[in-house]
Amino acid sequence: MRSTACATEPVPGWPSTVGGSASSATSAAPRSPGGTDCRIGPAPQGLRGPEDSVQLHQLRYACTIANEGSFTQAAEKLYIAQPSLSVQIKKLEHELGVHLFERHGRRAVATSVGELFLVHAERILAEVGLLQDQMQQAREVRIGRVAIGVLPSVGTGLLPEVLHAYRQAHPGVEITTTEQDIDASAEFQRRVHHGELDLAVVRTSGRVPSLAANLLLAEPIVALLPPGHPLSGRSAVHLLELADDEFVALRSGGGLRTLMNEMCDQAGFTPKVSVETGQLSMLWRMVHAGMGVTVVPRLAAGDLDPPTLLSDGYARRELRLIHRASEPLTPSAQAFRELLIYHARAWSGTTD
Amino acid sequence: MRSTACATEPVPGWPSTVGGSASSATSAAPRSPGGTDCRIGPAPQGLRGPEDSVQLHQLRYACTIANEGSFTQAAEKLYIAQPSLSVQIKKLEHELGVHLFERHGRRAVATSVGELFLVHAERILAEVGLLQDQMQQAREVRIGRVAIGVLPSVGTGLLPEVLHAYRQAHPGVEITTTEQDIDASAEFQRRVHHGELDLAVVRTSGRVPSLAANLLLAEPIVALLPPGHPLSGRSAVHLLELADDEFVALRSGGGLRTLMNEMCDQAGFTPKVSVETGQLSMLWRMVHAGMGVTVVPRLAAGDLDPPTLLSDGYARRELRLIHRASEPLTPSAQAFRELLIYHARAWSGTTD
DNA sequence: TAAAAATACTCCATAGGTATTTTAT
DNA sequence: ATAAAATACCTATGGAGTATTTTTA
Repeated sequence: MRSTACATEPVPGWPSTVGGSASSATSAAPRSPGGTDCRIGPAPQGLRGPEDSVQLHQLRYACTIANEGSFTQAAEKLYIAQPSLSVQIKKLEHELGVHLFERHGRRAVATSVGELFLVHAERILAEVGLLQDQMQQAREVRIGRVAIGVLPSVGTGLLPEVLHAYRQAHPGVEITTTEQDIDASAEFQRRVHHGELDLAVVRTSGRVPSLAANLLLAEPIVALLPPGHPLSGRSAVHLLELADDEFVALRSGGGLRTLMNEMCDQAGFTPKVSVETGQLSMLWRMVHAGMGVTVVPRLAAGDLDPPTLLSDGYARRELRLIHRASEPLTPSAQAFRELLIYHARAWSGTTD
Repeated sequence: MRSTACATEPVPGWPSTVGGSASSATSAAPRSPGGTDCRIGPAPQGLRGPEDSVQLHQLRYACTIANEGSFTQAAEKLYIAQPSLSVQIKKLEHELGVHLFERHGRRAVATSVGELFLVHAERILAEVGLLQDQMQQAREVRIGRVAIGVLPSVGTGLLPEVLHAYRQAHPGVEITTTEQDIDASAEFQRRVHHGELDLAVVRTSGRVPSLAANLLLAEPIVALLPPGHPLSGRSAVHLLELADDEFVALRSGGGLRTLMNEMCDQAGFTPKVSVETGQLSMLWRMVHAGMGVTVVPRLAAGDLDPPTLLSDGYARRELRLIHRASEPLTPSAQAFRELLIYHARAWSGTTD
């Protein structure tokens, strides 16, 4: 078949500019029949634009006729009455302005134009099938995307096992994690609200009405003591007992440093911070090396054992899992949320 | 922002088996709900199968919303009311089982699933646009296919110029010509009737009710005489005057040989055929070489000039242009038919 | 003459409309 | 307070049905 080179290749790779200017086939040209904007007023109903002159069910009908070679048999296969089929095909032919089938009494065969039509129709139907398939896969969390934000302590203490389990369960889902430190909770609230994140684990303070915030876990604050420290071996201490110790601490600005400062404040002393670092693992190393003590939430304690609980009443941290309240989570986010809650609960059980 | 690698590429390339077994999306599986064939009886109307749960206009709506970023603006651009849009999208989401848009008060943005949806939706809409485009081109005879059958005499005497003119006018149309010799007219009638040919030029005898047969041209039979023949130069002769000549003739079985035999029969003599050939051009060469005389329709006389008409009353041939009567011609066939008739008329004018 | 498609009609499901309420900024 | 989306309800287009006629092999 030699067809003149036409524009508009079948599918030359689609620039998936979702929010962009792919409006050629999408948004119809405004074609104003009168001059200024018409088409308002008391319901000129049923005046569809020419853009959906062709309907998907008509494509299916035509393809089935072509495959069956007969209107009657096609109607059977389609579970519709034969006259309905005839009418629909006639309508389709009228709308397109071409005859698609030749009715040879016994056998219906496509015209040459009809054959061209069928090539396209089958491709379109296949695409629609693929679309439905993909949507089902999304529903079943076989494909998808989740964007989550967690505080650094959660990122090191809880997230790895959750991610591992999630990947096992839903290997087709793309996961994006953000571990913010500076001003994390407020920033996460903003980003969840704006839709940049599906879920976030935060130490929430201000209530945001549009966000749903559920308690994920409430954890104790523990003291990290170097080996051989006088208090080492105690299962719990009061924070004030560390008032004279040298402290190692995370750098200012992060949530954990703020937490530490707040607690010492409550305990009634100002910690002597001998050295600061930005990384939790560095903090652990420095404590282990005897450079000082520190206090962190249990989740941020790493594998330093045994953790010494702080017995002060205020020495707890509550983490909340937030998401947009107005909209349901995507299936993949929903699945992640459930898994995260499950693991948080399990973690609490093993440590409390 | 650290994102874990993901599986399941968005669209991993689709096998576009067109004419073959692409029926997965096309012909629905018979899914008999009860056991034997259900779905007949007093109209369980509105129970469409799940295969057109998604409608083209819904795809358009979704894409427009994505482009406009707002239901209200999209509704404006689509020339529909905003509530209608909301309802349709809600329906679509319900049918697919996934949420496509997040309504952020002022701005509607696609969810991650929605973005995947939109990629497919835009491709489908582009395909539909292409389909409509192709159908329009077919309507305008910019693309298409014609299959025509002509007798050999027409193939050499008339078809070339018609083909040339047609190609000029409709360069995108693929033309298939068949020049049958043996039993051509009957065979062409059969093939036109069966839809293998769109048009055929035949010397029709038996009327076939399902075929429309229009007189294309009525031409004289001419005698082809070698240079220096006693009758050469006469504008017309009686066939009987050639009774004693040696004849060159086309091979038996072809229509022109039959025609010659019939005419000589009518004239009351049996031609002395000294040599036979299968090709018209060979026949001309042999006549020119003085190997004998022959009689052929004017169309088959080639450039041998001047042709000597046979003045016998029966010495005419009528050619008819046939096509299926029950179905309209395709635009490309219709155009060919008109051009063929035009040229036949012109040819008759120049020679009569 | 039998089988397929077309025609004539009836019906109701649903897309689309208007009016209004709810929601988020 | 305002703008957008959702909800409620109504209308009527048109797809699908049944009954029947027309056509063709």
